[in-house]
Amino acid sequence: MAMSPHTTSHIARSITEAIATRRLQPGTKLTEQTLCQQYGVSRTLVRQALNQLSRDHLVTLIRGRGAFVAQPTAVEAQQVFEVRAMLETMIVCELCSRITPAQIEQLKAHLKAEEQALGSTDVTERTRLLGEFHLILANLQGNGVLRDILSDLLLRSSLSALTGQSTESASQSHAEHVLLVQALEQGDSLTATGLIQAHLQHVERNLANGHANDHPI
Amino acid sequence: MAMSPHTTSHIARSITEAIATRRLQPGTKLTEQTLCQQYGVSRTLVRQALNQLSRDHLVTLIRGRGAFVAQPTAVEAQQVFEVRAMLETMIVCELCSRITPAQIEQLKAHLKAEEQALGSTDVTERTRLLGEFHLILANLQGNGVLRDILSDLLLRSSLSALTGQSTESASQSHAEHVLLVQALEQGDSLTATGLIQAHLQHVERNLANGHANDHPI
DNA sequence: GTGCGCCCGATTGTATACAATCTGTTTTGA
DNA sequence: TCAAAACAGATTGTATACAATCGGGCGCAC
Repeated sequence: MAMSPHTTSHIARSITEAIATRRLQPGTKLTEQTLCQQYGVSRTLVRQALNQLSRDHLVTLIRGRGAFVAQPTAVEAQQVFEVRAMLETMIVCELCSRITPAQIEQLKAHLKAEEQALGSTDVTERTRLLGEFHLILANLQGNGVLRDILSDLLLRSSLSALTGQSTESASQSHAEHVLLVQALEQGDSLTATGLIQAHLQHVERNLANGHANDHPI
Repeated sequence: MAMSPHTTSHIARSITEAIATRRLQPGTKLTEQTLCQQYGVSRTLVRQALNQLSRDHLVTLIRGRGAFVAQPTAVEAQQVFEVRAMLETMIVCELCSRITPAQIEQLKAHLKAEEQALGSTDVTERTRLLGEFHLILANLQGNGVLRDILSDLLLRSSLSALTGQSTESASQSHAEHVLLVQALEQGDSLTATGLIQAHLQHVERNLANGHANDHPI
């Protein structure tokens, strides 16, 4: 588990991934000493990483108590999805008039990967791919600032998901991704924006449900 | 200059304000030792603050070299404004159908403050008020996540402004704010969204101009 | 038996000490 | 004279030491 290069950001990424893949569940206490041993570094670097994660809203720092994996409230989760809807609607809208055939191919390649993951038992990989789809859209739009913000929001979305998992909703997400790419290919901005908004609503609704699911898409 | 409570965030806020008000110009080296003396704390807290600012894109950390006030490229500045346009357009659009008379009054009170500041010689206060207008809009919309993101983008906008100042463009900004509030009051979403987009374009254009101005609105 | 208060171990918060790296200058050799 | 290497000072990166704070458990009083 001990690594060397650029340690602070490495630790932060490692914990981020653990949170995104639900190995670390919301509310978990992150004791500094424990992390020090796990990563083989001093508390200085661990604290730097925790501070970074705190600014990403993935970790909550309580003065004198320590660091905990964030537990977003229902309101905050809803707000995250509202902002995502705003930004992704705009992205999709712009892409409709700008997207190139090569970019369409890139999306289709990703859809193929999603489809494969749906069949496999690797829930983590499936979840990752379904989320990455949205990042690809942001990347295609070309605005780095926007991509970074959306990347943050995606991670926070995954935090809002409760435990459990539903293969059903995962395949629904994939199906909606397919439809969206079709609309993009046809340059049908009205359909595309409607689809992305409906898609995000579905995901949000699945998260809100008590039984919930695991894919933060 | 030495303060006590919640030292890290206090230092970060203090530096943030210095950057926003252009007391610290882009590219300025922020030497840790110097800040330690200014705030009367050890390097630990100063470094925490610099890390926070780095995540806000207000400070650039170069390994082994130190911290510098960020110098956004023209591309980055343009991207920041593009995202602002997306979010603020959505905010204004929603406000048109939701805004209450009390909220209209709050906006008008702010406009009055802007008008006073236009006459005074306090450029800093004028700049602050013109920027705050946009934050008030975000607050009225009610989404805290959105407000935080926009707050970040506003600060980054102010960083993109080059040196110099223009009373003229400040008064133009104010005039556009007035028109926007009128459209909001009438619930005219088409006019309102058009106005906010034009307004942001004007501000961006002013920043892009070589002589530029000082108000990051 | 229960509630309040105090004490102790553990954990975090801050400061300092030490190691590594960079910049600018000087020196040395061709 | 110029260039390149090496040294010196300063600055940052990391680790450790010390101080403050929190939570839990025990004991005491009621």
